[in-house]
Amino acid sequence: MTTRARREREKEERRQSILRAAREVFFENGFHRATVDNVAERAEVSKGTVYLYFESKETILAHLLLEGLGELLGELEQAYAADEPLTADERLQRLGRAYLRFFQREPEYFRLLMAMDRGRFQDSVTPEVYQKVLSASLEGLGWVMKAIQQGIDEGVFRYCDVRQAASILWATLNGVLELMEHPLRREMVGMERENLYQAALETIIHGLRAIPEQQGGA
Amino acid sequence: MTTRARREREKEERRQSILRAAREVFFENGFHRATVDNVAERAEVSKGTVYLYFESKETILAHLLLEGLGELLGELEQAYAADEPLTADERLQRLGRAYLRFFQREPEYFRLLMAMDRGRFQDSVTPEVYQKVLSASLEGLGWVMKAIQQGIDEGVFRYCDVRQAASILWATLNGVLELMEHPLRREMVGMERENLYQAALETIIHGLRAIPEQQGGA
Amino acid sequence: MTTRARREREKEERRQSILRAAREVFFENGFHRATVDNVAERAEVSKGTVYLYFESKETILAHLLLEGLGELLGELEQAYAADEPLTADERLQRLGRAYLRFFQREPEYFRLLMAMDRGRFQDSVTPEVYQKVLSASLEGLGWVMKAIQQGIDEGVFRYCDVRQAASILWATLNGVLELMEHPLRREMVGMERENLYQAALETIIHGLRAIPEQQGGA
Amino acid sequence: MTTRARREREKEERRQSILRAAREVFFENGFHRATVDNVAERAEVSKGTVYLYFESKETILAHLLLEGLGELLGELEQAYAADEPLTADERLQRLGRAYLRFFQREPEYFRLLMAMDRGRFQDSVTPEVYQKVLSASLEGLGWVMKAIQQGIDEGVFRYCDVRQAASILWATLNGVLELMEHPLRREMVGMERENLYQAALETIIHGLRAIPEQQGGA
DNA sequence: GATGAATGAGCGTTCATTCAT
DNA sequence: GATGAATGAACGCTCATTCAT
Repeated sequence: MTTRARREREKEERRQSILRAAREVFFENGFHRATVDNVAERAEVSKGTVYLYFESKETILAHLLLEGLGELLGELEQAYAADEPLTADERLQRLGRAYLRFFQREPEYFRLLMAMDRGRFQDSVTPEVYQKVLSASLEGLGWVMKAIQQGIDEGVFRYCDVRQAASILWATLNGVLELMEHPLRREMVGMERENLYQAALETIIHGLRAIPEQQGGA
Repeated sequence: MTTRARREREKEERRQSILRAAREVFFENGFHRATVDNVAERAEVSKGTVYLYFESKETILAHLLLEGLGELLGELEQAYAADEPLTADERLQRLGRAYLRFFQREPEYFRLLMAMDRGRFQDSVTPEVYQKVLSASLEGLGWVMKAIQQGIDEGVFRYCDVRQAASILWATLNGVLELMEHPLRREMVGMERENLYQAALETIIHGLRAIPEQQGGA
Repeated sequence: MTTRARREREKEERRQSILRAAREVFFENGFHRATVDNVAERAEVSKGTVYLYFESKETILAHLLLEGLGELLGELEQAYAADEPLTADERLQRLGRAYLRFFQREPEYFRLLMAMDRGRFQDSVTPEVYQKVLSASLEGLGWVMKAIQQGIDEGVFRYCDVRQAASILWATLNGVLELMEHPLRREMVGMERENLYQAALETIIHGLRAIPEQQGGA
Repeated sequence: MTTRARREREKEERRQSILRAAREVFFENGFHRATVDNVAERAEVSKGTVYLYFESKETILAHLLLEGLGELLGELEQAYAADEPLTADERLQRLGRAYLRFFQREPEYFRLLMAMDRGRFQDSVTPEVYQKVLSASLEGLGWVMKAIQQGIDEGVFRYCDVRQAASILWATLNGVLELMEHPLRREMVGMERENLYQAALETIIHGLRAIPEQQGGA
């Protein structure tokens, strides 16, 4: 029956429209300042309808995050793989740049990811949804780990705990992005976000490198 | 006039007592959950009095942060200086460990520092106070820059933009601390905060090193 | 037409199934906490359908009550009648015990009956339905009246207004049941509900007795 | 200082005015239908002010109840004691009539007392307040117990568990009052509340009487 | 200077009921 | 007849801030 199909489609559209509205108001005011009323108003539905599609404010955030992470994941995957073969170094560079590009395009996702508060969020979201958010993050980390492993295998990176190294890279890039969020901190650092980001990426990669003189001997 | 002096002193004491109370309640319950009532009660003054000394809840936080940063700065200074002469590497290690120790001792400062960035903190605080917070950060950054400069001068670190390098180190350590705040992200990373922190610190320092064979080179 | 008959039957079945579902959810969660959604879900129909068969949540309750009263009435009738002839005293004892047994078996009916009196129940139900609930009560009262009348006729009860006496008995038993609903009032009274109930029943019956020496007169 | 005293007085007045407003709206709409907004509006204060004086809606109810019970208790005490010596029978009559008079004057207290829901209320009120409500009830029961004990001591009432007997009387009178709340049930019973009440009281007292012929022997 | 009573907008969430399909 | 998506008013409670005294 066409009716059923159309219904389904309309429902999905409505859901998307609520999500779109939520993205707008969460991005404009920050998650904490935004109210469910704002979201409903923006989506041009009643507040009750919002709760028909999402069980809580936090759940909306989670789905927004999930959506964003899905996108990011796709881009990381593309960055990792390439038509021609790539060195580990190149792969990390590409992954790092993809990460940066994503946050340049959707700078608010980062804030939202951070707003994903310690206690509160976890408690107010289905464990399943929470798990999804985390496993998406984990998948992202996975690409970085693969690239680092490749570097170790090829002898260009020194032997190390791969997960640890990937976590450090991740933490570093996050740290830079967050640091450079504040205009005044940016001023303090005295350079463009992109430049610091690139330099940080290179510093980490450099830090992962095998120490050449050991190869070249005394 | 002695009266005036005593007045001044009493005023300052009152102010400190409010600040002390605020630290306690903000640390115990987190900034968002704590109320101005809690602070007033703990300080044994009326709520109105709190507003006599601080223009808003956020301002109290800002002064707390300022105070905390002052402490941190002192510890960084001590870490930098030492009785015996230190290598650049050692200095960075000491600075990094001091930073970690500070947040281990006062883990809430970190959270508060982060809370500052969320909820429109900037808008609710005088530019002057905000400036102070930032210049304190800048001073902290200064110690790291000095150590890196020393390393470059002594030839153990490769030549680079010192401010940039210090910023990267700072961003990295922050990134690690924040990453490891989430219990489940911690689980994802699969190791202790302290270990990742130390590893990150070493990776950065390693990344700053001059490439040895160039010295041994032709 | 057979079709019409089947239609009728199906309609009645659906109605019953909604009523059955409502009993379950009202009993499980209490009337106030239960939602029409719960009822619909349990009955495996849509919420709209529930409103097709009953005009409001209160109406459902009214019909449930009616049903329950019907059951109770049957049990009172059985208690009244017996294979062997019974004294008035025995009949009242049996009626009283049947009443208790009913509420022990379906303690929620009592609560629901009481809930009926609170929240403006009267306003949200057709006078007709309300009338039915009341006339069922009246019928129950009838059995008690018959037993008391028998007692008077047989000279064991003193002459009195039969309806009045029955109402008193009814009020007393309700009063005990309601009193003993509150755990802490129960504690205050310091005995089991069943014991107080039985004692109240006996006190009333005792109170109805003819004063023997007047018959034996000096 | 007069200021302090006036402040205290004004505070108490405000508290009373909120209580008065609450009584009105709780009585008009029933506790469940009444909202804290209604109370605030009626008292001509802001909602926040209501919460300044009472910690929850239930607490307001509790204080209303306490107030009412206090009044009732005073009247029961007066009813019990009298200038001339009284028989046990007279005392019970007087207590019963005082109870009735109270609810005739403040018929809504009864509804409120009943609204004091099973679970909810207990959970949302300080144990201390709850205890007070209960101990007030207990005190009321005490007067009835004393009168019954007197009757037993004087040989006019048969020997029985005094607390039990008092509870039965209490339950009965409550049962009558509640029964006669509904106009239609009243119609069903076919007499005035006062008459049924009086008859019930006498029936219970009669039921407590010692059986005379046992005294008069065979 | 200090008090603390008063404010009132704001919040996330619920649910009986309606009505277009 | 049946559906179920949509509604929107309602609710108890909080708390940063103000201001008369």
